[in-house]
Amino acid sequence: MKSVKASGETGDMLDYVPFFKAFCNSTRAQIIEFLLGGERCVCEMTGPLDVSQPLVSHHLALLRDAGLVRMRNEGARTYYSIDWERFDGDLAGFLDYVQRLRNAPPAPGVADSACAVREQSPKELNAS
Amino acid sequence: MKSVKASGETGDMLDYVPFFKAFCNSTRAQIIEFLLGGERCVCEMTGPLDVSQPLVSHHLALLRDAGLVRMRNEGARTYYSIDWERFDGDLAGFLDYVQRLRNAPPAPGVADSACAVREQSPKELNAS
DNA sequence: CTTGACCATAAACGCTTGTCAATGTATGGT
DNA sequence: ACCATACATTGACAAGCGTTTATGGTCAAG
Repeated sequence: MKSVKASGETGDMLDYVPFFKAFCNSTRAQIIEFLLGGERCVCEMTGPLDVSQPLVSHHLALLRDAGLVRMRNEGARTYYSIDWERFDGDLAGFLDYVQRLRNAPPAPGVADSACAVREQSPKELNAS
Repeated sequence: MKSVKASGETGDMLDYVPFFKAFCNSTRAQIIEFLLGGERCVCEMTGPLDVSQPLVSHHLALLRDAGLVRMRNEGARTYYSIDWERFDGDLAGFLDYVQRLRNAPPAPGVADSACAVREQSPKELNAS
């Protein structure tokens, strides 16, 4: 429920901040890159990524809390995978939102706002 | 060379981290949301966004350094706008990159790596 | 030239975040 | 029962980041 409304109407840009926070860190980005190839367990990443196991575990916990990855426990191993429903949903919602604002006719309230909107007269706007 | 190569071949996920860092902060996200509607000057944002002018200026400088927005000086005003070439380029490159890794046949080196790849024998893999 | 609006920069502070080291738990093999 | 592997969690520390405050510089108008 948190991510994106199913039908049209997406929220504002703030709704996507948690999603993008997943990609704005080098370690997380590499982890996600790894998971894009499919399901992986933790010990598969510590090697190639050259980061400590607790660090991988920590970032995976963040991604899990953000709802971007899912966890599966099998014996001693813990397998992580990308939650594609959430991933695609947020991404599509974001793209759709950008497209909509981009194609917005002129601009919401530019003509009569313009800077001195606070408590100043917009004279230079009419003058120019 | 830094952002995205024009033809196919995109770099790794790390190349997109600077791009996503622009969206992972609430204030910046709102600024970008504002700029999606078209070119705006600084004083147009301080009001609706309810943030101080130096703060807007600071984040705009970050976005500018990241190459995501462009600056235009007109009299006392400074107008900012999104660099769509860069925006679309990074976004398309990212989407393409995700798609490619997602459709990668089985998985690069999973079959013979699997955890104890360090200095351990992968017996349980053959056994199971 | 002075005033006021517009904007950028610098310094300082507090908080979040990333990272490491150590510890704890569970599973599986011997 | 013992040990090794796999993983999570905790606490502590450092670094980065966001925000505020203060200051200076530029432009237009009077």
